[in-house]
Amino acid sequence: MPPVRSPAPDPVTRAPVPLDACALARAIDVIGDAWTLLILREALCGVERFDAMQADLGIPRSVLAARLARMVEQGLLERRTYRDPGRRGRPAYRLTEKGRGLVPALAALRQWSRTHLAHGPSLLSLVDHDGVCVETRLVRADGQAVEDLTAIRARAGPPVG
Amino acid sequence: MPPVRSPAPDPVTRAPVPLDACALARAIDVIGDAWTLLILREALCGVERFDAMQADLGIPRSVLAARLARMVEQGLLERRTYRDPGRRGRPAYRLTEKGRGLVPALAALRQWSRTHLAHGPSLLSLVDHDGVCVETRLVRADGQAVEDLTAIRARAGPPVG
DNA sequence: CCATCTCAGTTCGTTTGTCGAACTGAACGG
DNA sequence: CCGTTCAGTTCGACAAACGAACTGAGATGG
Repeated sequence: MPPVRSPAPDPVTRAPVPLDACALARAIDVIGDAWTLLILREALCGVERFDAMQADLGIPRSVLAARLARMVEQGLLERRTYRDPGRRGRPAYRLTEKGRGLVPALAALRQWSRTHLAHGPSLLSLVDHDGVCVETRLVRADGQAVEDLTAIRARAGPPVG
Repeated sequence: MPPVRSPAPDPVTRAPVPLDACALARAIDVIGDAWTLLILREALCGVERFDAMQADLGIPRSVLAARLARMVEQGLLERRTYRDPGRRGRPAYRLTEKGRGLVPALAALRQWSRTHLAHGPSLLSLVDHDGVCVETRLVRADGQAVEDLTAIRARAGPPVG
């Protein structure tokens, strides 16, 4: 049978939780910026060099320098020095474990784009080590898959049962 | 046994896919903005009114008006007219199905924040209709759970096997 | 030794967007 | 009428983004 459409989610006059007590808000503070997200995309593609990112994204060099510095400071990227044989040592920006932790969010975003934006091709996939595509699933704490997104709501209170 | 740490993901000189052929990039174009994401948070909390959002977020009224208009235009929110008994009719902004489709991405972001940002409380949860918390899982196309994020990589080519 | 190439940043003037406080205007109640 | 409520708009000060040109360090070659 089709999932029961929840009734009217009753409106609320104000949000139940201030921004500084909200994990989601703190995450938005870090990644709530188009260039930052696009740089993460570059890093996921294995692009590590300043000039390559600049050319791929068409980002102003000054902005890229600022973003990279901030992302290193925040621990999303690490700046190591890479040396091509017979070439000068150059900085290489790599995803840290913390940066890689954003993969599920990026995967979910990509899926959303494919189902709800749909225009244009989608030539980039996120794959596991052996080339198998990965995707996100929304599940309840009890393990059941969530089938009806309209029932989802944000509520005050730390994760309980 | 512990997951095998993948070797060095070989660096790449340039991204394999241009921005306009990338679903992720198109999504970033829509939600790659801190205010937009915070407004989605408000909507998920059930906040529908201009003044309430403005007060919750501390966003400049001019910016809020512009963002709401854009989000309605993009189909993330719908602007219906709500009338309190004995009060004037006022616009109410509600998540559309398209907007709700972003819940998995927001859930993933929140999870990331809790595991990698960690400072401060996290008083907001995403719950199903009966109050059970929801979260995202990263799985492979073959259904297997992904245990090692370091193995994930972005690759050219539409989703295959 | 000097010129040249490569590539990661910086500098700087212009343009665009954000900020925030004040204002507008439409609907209701008294 | 007049005051209140609330969704926007207006506007000046400020900050950030933009983009083109420049700097500087290390490697190569004549």
